[in-house]
Amino acid sequence: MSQFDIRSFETACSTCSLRELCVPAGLTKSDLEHLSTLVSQRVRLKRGDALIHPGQKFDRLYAVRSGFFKTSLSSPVGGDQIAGFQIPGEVLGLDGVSEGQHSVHVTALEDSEVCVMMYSDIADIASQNCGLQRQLHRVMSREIVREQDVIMLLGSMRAKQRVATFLLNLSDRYETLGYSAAEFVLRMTRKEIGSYLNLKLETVSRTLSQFADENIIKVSGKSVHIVDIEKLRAVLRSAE
Amino acid sequence: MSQFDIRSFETACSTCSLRELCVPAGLTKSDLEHLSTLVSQRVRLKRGDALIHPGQKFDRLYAVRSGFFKTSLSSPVGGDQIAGFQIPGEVLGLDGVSEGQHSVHVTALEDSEVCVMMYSDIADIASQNCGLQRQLHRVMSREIVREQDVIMLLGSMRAKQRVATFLLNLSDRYETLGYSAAEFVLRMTRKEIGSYLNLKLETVSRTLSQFADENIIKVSGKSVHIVDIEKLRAVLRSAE
DNA sequence: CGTGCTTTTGAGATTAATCAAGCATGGTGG
DNA sequence: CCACCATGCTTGATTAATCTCAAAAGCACG
Repeated sequence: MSQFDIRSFETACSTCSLRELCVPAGLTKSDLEHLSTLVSQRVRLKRGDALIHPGQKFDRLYAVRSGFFKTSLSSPVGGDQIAGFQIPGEVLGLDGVSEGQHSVHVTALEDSEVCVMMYSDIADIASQNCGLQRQLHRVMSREIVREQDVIMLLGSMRAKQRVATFLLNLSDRYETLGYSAAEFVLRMTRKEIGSYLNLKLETVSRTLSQFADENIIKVSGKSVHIVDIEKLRAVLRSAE
Repeated sequence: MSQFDIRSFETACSTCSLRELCVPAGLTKSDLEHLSTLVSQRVRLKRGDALIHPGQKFDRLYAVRSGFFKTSLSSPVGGDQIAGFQIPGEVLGLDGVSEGQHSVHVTALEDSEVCVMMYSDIADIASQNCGLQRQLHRVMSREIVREQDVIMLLGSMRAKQRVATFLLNLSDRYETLGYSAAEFVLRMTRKEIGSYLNLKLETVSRTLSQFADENIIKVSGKSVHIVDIEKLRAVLRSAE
C-alpha cells in the first residue's frame, strides 16, 4: 500500500498519550522498551482509504493512533456486513494470523493514522518477553470477547435495544479515550450503522428519532447528545 | 469442577488421532514433544455438564477430544444466546485470556472428553518454542475468524440461508473429522439451533421441513441426510 | 449555489414471531 | 417388555416487527 504518506518514527510507545489504552497497557517500563522497537512506521490514511482488504497477505498488525475505522466482512450471500468500528488504541489485522492472509476489509471513515507492527518482530520479541507475550494474548482474546458482544447484539435484541447498545458502547469508548461520554459525532452513515446492527437505514433513523422524541437523546445529523443515559440503559432492560 | 471423572494421561498428542486437526496441527516432531508435556489431564463430562461458566477463573484451555459442546453468552437483555457448537479438535476457553476470567458458558451436549492445558504451561513453552507460539496465535485468530462467520450469518441472511449455512458448516466439519458429510445426527435441539441462528424453534422446524419438501435433505428427528448439497449451497445464493 | 448523497418520514408489504394444538420420541418404572 | 409421561417436534392461523418503496427535506462539497 505504498500510496500512503509514510511518516518516520517520531513518538515512542513509552511517551504516546494512548499508552494506557493501546498495546502497551499493563507493560512494565522494560517491556515498553522492547515494544518501542516494534513500531516500525506510521501510516496516514485519508477518509475512504482501505487499510486492509480481503485476500491481502498478512504480515503486520496495526494500532489505531488517530481517526476512525470500520471493519467489514463480505457475505457469501452478497453485500457487506460491518463487524465493528475501531477508534484510537484499538488493534487491527488480527484476523490474518490464522491463514496468513486477511479476510476482512478495513476502511478509514475519516483521516486517520495507524502504527505498524510487523508480526515477525512481535513474535520475536514476545518470545523473549513474557509481559509482551501475555499482552499479545490479551489483545487477541479481547477481540474474541468483543466479537461475542456483537454476536449477542445481533442475536438477542430488538431494533431499539440494538441502537441503544450501539450508542452506549460508543459513549463508553469515547469516555475511555478522555472524550465526552455524552456528546459525540457519529463518523459513519445511518446505512453503516444499519449494516453493523443488521437494520435498514430507515429503521436506524426512525429509532434515533424515537429516542429523541422520548428526550433520551438529541440528534442533529451526525451529532448525538445523550441527554438521559439512564433511560438509554433502561431500553436494554425493557421487554418491548 | 472436581465432580468430574479425571482420567490419568494415556495418549500423547503425538499419537492422538486428532493431531492433524487439533492444537498440534502443523507442528514439527520436536514441537510435538514440547506440546505433549502440556496436556496435564483429561476430563470426562456427561451430557448436560458445564465445563465453563461465566465468572469462572481462567487458568487453562481445553481441547475437545470427543463429544459435542455448545458455547453460550448470557445476554444483558435476558436469556442466553448460543455463539457456537464445538466438536473434537476444537479449542475452548480462549475468551478467558483477556480478563483472567470467563464470560461464556460451555456445556456438553453429549458425553464428552476434553484435554486440559494449563495456560501458564502454554505460555512457558510457547516462549521457548516458536512453532508452538505461532500455533497458539493461529488458534486464537481462527476463533476470531470463526466468530466473524457467525456475525455474518446473523447479520446478512434470511431464515432459509441461515439454516442452510448451519447444515453446510456442520457437514464440512464432520467431513474434516473423517465422518460422513452427507449424514449426521444433530446433537442439539431445534431450540438450540434457533438460539444459534437467531430464529425461533418453529421457524427452524419449518425451514427444515421445507428443505425436505424440496428434496434437498431428509430429516427424521435429529438425523439429517443431505441429499443434494448443490441445491443446499444454491440456497445461499438465492435472493429470497 | 447547484448537485448528489444522506436523512427523515409515511404507507404498505413481508418475514418471522407468537399462540395454539396435536404428534413423535425417548427415557423410566412397573 | 410395554405403557406412560415429559420433552421435543411439527404444523396451522394470526400478529407484530421490520423491510421496502416512495417522496421530500437537509447538508456537504465542489
